[in-house]
This record gives sequence, structure tokens and C-alpha cells, in this order.
Amino acid sequence: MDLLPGKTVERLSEYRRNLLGYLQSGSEYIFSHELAALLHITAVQVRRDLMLIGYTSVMKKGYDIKELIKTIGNIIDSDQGQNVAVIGLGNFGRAISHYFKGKRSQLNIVAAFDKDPDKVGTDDWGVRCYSVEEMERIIKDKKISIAILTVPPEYARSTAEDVISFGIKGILNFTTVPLNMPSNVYLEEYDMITSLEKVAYFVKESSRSN
Amino acid sequence: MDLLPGKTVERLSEYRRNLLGYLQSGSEYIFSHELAALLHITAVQVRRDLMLIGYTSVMKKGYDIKELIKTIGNIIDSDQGQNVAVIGLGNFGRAISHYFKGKRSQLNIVAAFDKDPDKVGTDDWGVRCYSVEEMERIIKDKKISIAILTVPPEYARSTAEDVISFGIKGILNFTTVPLNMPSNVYLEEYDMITSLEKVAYFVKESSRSN
DNA sequence: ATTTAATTGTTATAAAATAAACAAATATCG
DNA sequence: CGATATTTGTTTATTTTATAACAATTAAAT
Repeated sequence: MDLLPGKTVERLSEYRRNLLGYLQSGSEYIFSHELAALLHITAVQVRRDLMLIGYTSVMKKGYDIKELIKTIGNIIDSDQGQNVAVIGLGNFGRAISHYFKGKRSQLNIVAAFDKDPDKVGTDDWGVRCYSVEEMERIIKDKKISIAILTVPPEYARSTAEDVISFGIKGILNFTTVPLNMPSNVYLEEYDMITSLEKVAYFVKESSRSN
Repeated sequence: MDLLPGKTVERLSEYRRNLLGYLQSGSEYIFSHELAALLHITAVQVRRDLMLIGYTSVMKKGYDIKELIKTIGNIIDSDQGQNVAVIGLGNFGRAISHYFKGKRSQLNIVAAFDKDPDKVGTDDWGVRCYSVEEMERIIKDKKISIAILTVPPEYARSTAEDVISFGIKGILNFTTVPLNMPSNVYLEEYDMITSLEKVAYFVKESSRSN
């Protein structure tokens, strides 16, 4: 299978989660336009994405929901599961730990790290907090391949460099600091302020035209 | 001025924040390739974005940093400022309130809302929490035009409909529930689980090819 | 004063993402 | 059974976004 476009991967993740919810309704099959409606996108988009992963429907009955969920899992999940660490247990890091815990997933948050001695050793929502000095050992021992970065901005760059040197292969960066990566490490950045300012811009502009 | 592409608006927001940091270095001017380096993008991208907002440099000296910051503000900020509410004060909503408070901005978080009577009346980081029953009144009184949605998934749709009926013109949706909007309301969605699963996919795939 | 090197604004091209179009397939209804 | 309605997979077109190309300008160097 070829590497999928990033946007398709995002939608596959959303298809799966919405399908899991849809199962509760008792349905066994779902049409492309129904799945599209769940996500508020077009049916063409759905069919194109499913084409890319080579999934075919039962003609005229739609897609077998359970099978589709499984197929998406085969594509985007790793067989062995993948371990994740939250770096930086501020308000945001804690919220994220909590948020992910209890979600079904092949993605396991197995550790958190923080500088603050008061936090080290605590156990928020089942996620154990370690000191940053232990990062190398824990990341290697627990075979952690993904880091969620929620440290204060002034530590963002150095922390990213550290975790990469310890073997991390993917970073989800929630700090406001742009990071650059060696080509073998995947980086996804999200900046809330930017998102909010974008909303504000389009709200302002749309009110201007009326 | 024409409506700018969404991606350009995002970068303008990032230019501004990085330029504010860059001012500390004492520099007065910055070249396109330097600004590009701050964000880890190409210089062409920078020049193209600035062309779109009609900003021109002092030839051969680069862009006047303070002036550029001001120009970006004129484009993406609203003169009167815009008021924002956080709907849902769970871990995530609280983290966001905290995160935005103290940030300079034309965007003011002026209220939070929650169902929980224990939270109503509290004052986290200067953001007053009101009960959901008061939403209509407060949104109208305080002229709130933007909502950050951090309620539990089961309340996402109905809450969105409510705030729209109360006059909200833009929503930043952090719930996992896809929303659809009337065309006069701007919606920006962000799903952390999707982001993390995307990172996981590309990490898995890159390790497969080696 | 001339040349060289650097930087810009803009136009042109390429790539990525979305939407439209449409033939093929098959359930359903008369 | 035949005609009609739907739905799909895939190809083609459109739109959006990013990159490249390049003439114009000018500071700095010789």
C-alpha cells in the first residue's frame, strides 16, 4: 500500500470514530452519503478515500460497518500498538492525558514527564509522571515512539532535540514554537492561538461584507 | 482587500507572534529568508503572503519589523477587539482559559459557561464562570461573537445550536463531534485524537520502509 | 563608476486536495 | 421480465496551496 495523503488519514480516523458511534444505532451497513453526512463532507470524498484504501462495498447495500472499521484499523494502526509520552504536565498536558485515557486505541499513553519535583511520582489518571532526567531510560525501556509536547515555549526546542536523540519518531507539538525535524521524524504542529485568530479573522470579514 | 486564503491567515498569525519574539533580539529589520527560517518554511512563501496583504519592504534592508507587526494587526484584528467565551469548563476548557489569559491580544476571553453548579460563580484565572441558563443574556450583553467549544461530546450539537441562536458568529470546536453550520457562521474544528492517529500512521509507515 | 551579489515582488508552474461527471452494476417496483 | 432508481468505483476537472523562475532594484565591493 502506498503512503496515503495526510488529509485522507485524518478522515479515516474520523470515519472510524463516527462509525463506532453509528454502530449503536443497530445498523449493519452504511451508504457513502450517510457516512458523508456524519462528517458533513461530500459522498464523493468518502468514496475516494475508501478507494484509496482499496475497500469495496457490498453492492447496493453499502459498506459493512464492522468490516470497514476493521479495515481502517489495519491501515492506520500498528499491529503491536504504539506507545506515547506526554512531555510537560501543565494544565494542558494534564488535560490531554486525561482526555486520551479511557479512549480505546492502539495508542497508549504510558508515561508523562515534568521538571517539577512535586509532580514527579504522581499518577494522574493512570499516567505515571517521571522526572525529565529519567526520559532517556523510560523512553527506551517502554519503547515509546511518539511524544506529545506540552512544555513551556522556552523549553520546546531543547526538549524536542532531546526526545529525538532518545529515539522518538513522531512529535505532536502543542507549543507555539515552530520546530524543525530530521527527515526521519514526523512532526505535526497545532497552535490554538492561530486557530482562534483565524476564526476571528473570518468572523470579522464576514460581518464586514454584510 | 479581498478575503485571504485560510493558510495565509494562519501564517500571518504565526509571523506576528514570531516577530514579536524576534524584536527582543534588538533587530529592526528582517529579511524574508530570516522570517522564513523562524517558521521553518520557504522565503517564497513569506514573500507571497506579504504580497497578498500588500506590504512592501524597505529595499535591500528587509521588512521593518514593527511596521509589519502593525500591518498584520490591521489585517487580521478587528478594530474594536472581539469577545470570546469558553463553553464547558472541564480539564480542557480550563486549560484553554488559562492558556489564553495573559496573552496580549485583541481577543478577550470574557466569560466561561458550565452546567456544574460548583463551577458557576468561580473565577478561574480571571475568567468568570456562568451557568448555561445565563448564556443568552451574557453573550448578548457582553457582545461575544466567538465561542470555544469544549463540552462533552453528547452536548456538542445542541450547545452549538444554542450559541448560534444567541448570536455567535464563529466557533472553535474542540469536541470530537463534527458540526454543521449555517453559512454565516465560521467553523474551525480541531480533533486531537485525529492528530495523534495521524502522527502514529506516519511513524508506523516510515519505520516500515526502513 | 562598474561590477557583483543579494533581495524583492510578481508571474508562471507544479502539486495537493476537493468536487464533478459518468459508466457499470444491481436492487426494487410495476 | 423490463424499466427505473440508486449506488458505487474511477476518471476527469476544478480549486486551492505551494514552489519555482525571473526581471527589477540596489547595497556593497573593487
